[in-house]
Amino acid sequence: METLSKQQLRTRETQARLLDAAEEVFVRDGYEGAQLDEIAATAGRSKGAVYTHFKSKEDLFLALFEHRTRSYVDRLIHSLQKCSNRKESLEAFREFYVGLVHDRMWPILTLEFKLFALRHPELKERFRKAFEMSKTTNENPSHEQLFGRLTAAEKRDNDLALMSLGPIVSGLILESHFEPQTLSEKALRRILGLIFDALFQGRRPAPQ
Amino acid sequence: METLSKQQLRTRETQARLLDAAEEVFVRDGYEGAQLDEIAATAGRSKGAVYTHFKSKEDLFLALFEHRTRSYVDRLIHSLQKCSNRKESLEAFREFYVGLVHDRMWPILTLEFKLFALRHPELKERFRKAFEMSKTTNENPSHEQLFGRLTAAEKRDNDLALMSLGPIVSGLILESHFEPQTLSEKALRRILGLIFDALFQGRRPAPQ
Amino acid sequence: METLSKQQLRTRETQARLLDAAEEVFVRDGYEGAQLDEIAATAGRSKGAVYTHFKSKEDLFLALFEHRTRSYVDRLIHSLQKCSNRKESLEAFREFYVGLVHDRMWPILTLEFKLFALRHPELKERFRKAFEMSKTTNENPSHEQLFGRLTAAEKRDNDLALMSLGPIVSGLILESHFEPQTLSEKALRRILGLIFDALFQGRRPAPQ
Amino acid sequence: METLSKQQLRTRETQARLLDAAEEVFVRDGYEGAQLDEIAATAGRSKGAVYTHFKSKEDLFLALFEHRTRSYVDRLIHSLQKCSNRKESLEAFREFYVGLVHDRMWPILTLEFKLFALRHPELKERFRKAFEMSKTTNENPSHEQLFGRLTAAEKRDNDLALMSLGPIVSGLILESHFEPQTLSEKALRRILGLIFDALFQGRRPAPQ
DNA sequence: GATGAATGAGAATTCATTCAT
DNA sequence: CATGAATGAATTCTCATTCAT
Repeated sequence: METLSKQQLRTRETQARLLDAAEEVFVRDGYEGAQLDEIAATAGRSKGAVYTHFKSKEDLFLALFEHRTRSYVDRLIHSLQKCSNRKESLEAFREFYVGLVHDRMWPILTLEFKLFALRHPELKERFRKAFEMSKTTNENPSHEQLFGRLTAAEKRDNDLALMSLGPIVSGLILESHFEPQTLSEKALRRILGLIFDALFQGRRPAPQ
Repeated sequence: METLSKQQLRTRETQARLLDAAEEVFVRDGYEGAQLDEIAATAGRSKGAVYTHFKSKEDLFLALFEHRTRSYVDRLIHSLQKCSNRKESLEAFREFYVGLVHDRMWPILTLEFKLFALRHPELKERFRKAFEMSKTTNENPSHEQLFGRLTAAEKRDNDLALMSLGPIVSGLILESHFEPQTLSEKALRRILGLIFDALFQGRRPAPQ
Repeated sequence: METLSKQQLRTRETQARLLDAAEEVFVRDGYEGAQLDEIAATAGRSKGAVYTHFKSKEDLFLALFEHRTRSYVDRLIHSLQKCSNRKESLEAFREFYVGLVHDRMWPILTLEFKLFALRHPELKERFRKAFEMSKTTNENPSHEQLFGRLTAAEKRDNDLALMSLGPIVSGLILESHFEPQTLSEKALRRILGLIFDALFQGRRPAPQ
Repeated sequence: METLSKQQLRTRETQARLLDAAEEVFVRDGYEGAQLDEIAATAGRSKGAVYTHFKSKEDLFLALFEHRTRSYVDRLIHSLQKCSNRKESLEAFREFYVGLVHDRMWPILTLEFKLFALRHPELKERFRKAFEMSKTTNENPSHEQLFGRLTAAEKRDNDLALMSLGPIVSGLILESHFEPQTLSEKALRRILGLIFDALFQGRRPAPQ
């Protein structure tokens, strides 16, 4: 399909390395605390290389968020596509959210990102796009597949619930860093399952 | 009772002003983004005054967190003390958490704070003290008053739930800044209520 | 003679304490490195008290230098007055310089002071006065007593030698802090004696 | 031999400029009084460039001292190597010390440096290395060449004398700034010669 | 006289960004 | 594409000095 020259391969490689390094450093140190120097070094490149691929620190941060969002969305879509009925779909959806707790980086990055967004209203437009992306899935193709046809009120409740899951995961993951014993991955999965079921009550009658 | 000299009064006044200003600016701009200059100006004082009362930016941030934590803890204790039976206590407790959504600053500050804590392991000890403070209430005097005598397993579940409420509120409040329509205060109260009840299931049979 | 009120006594006491503290701190930390706060604390007073007695940090530094200079000059004059002939006088004079090595503070303060003077030409006038004070002794009343009547050329050589002794002591004392074994007080006395004799050659025929 | 890229050349150039500028400013204003800003400007570079080459103001100061020490040591070694007998060597050594008075900067920098060292015991190790460097010459290869085989006592006297010369020069140079007429370069050379001869008495019988 | 809260100019240092190589 | 020297705006923190008590 794609035939890439050596140059292009190197470019891809460098970008991927930079994004991975950026994730690591941004999560560890926060947006402000992260130094491009260190991201570059972690990626085995020099500071200048960052600027070959990204316009600025901000741009790198946004690109990272977009990239990771896309990954997660793709993963969700993929797993929903394998489902053949509503029950399976809902189960897959549930598992997707509950499974988020396995990634210690992404939910923290999400928090960091939203705090950043809060403080950079001038970038609102670009944020909206990224945020839309993640909602698209929930709403458009799969909404009906997941929840059937809903009344307006039910629809509103559903949206509310959908919007809440991510932030809840993020809050819990952050807290789990301070209480790793009590908030173990297992415990988090259980609590998230409980919450999921509470938010989509009627739609999952059979107990876990 | 307390007779304060003018000096002392001025000191108190300044500290209170600085804490208020710090809250405003730290929440708005984040820890790193906040400038002492601006905090001082917001408080109607000069940069130097901050250093008369706090050792550093970091110290101010910690002091602020401790101070606000104490306030919330006091408020909770106070409202629990007015309850005469378990049902009332649990209701008061529920209302406390659900009511947290009214404060747009504190949950954000909490997130900011925990991200900060994550990145400053050298301050672990001081953080622990502040975190302990908030847990004390949940655990010590009122735990039995609230939930009755529990088996070990129930106790564990309870702790898990207690630990989760704060972070969930924080996550939701943050998200609400991006979806103010859908995640209105009212909607948040409803969703939090649902979650509270799910986490303390058996213990609140009667619908709100 | 002098009858001092309690106020006046306190004033004297405070000034003396401040000067002692200043000497300690200025020598230890240098002019720029010294903090008024610490000088005040060392004197058992508060920062503000310094300003009651001295116009500024600079003024305190100058006052200290003048005060110590006066002390040394008085001491030298006093010891010269007890001499009844030229030989005794010269011996006393020699002992005065050689004896300077006993004071670890004063020669360092002198260096600090002259470096300061070098960098504050605007204070030249006040410095000159202090410097004059120390030279006065050498030149005016005692010069003849010490060295007899000299030719113009001898006079010039003498002045040169007189001017050199202090700085030599200072240089050596400073160095002795890094080589306390080799440059012991005893060793310094010996070397200074040698130098003194070399500089006032003819005038001290008998070997040490 | 050495082929340097333009980058490397620029680096060398910048470092040399910075060291020269640092010497000028540190001597003129003292360590504390010197501003990096001004050093950079004097070197025709920006503040930031200083930090590309030196870790801190302190580091620049130390590097400068080390660099200049090395220069002087090299110069002395070089001039000793040209001597073919003890008399010549001693004469060259004497001329080296007497000749120090020609440099108005270095002796002052030395004083500044030792005062700094006195006040930064935490850097003792690095200082020791620099100080060792200057002593190496005196002691190792040339000691015997210069002074012949000495008894232990003579050796001790010699070391004492060697250690004293530098500080004496520094003290005198400093003083000469206040008495430029009397302490002219010529006068200083004479007095230093006198002192040198007194300290290495027997070893230089013939008058200059 | 003495205190210490407040001021605010001043300085070192950091770090995103640029650009010649 | 990648490098890293250089830039310079930005920011925390220090500390001499003032002044109300």
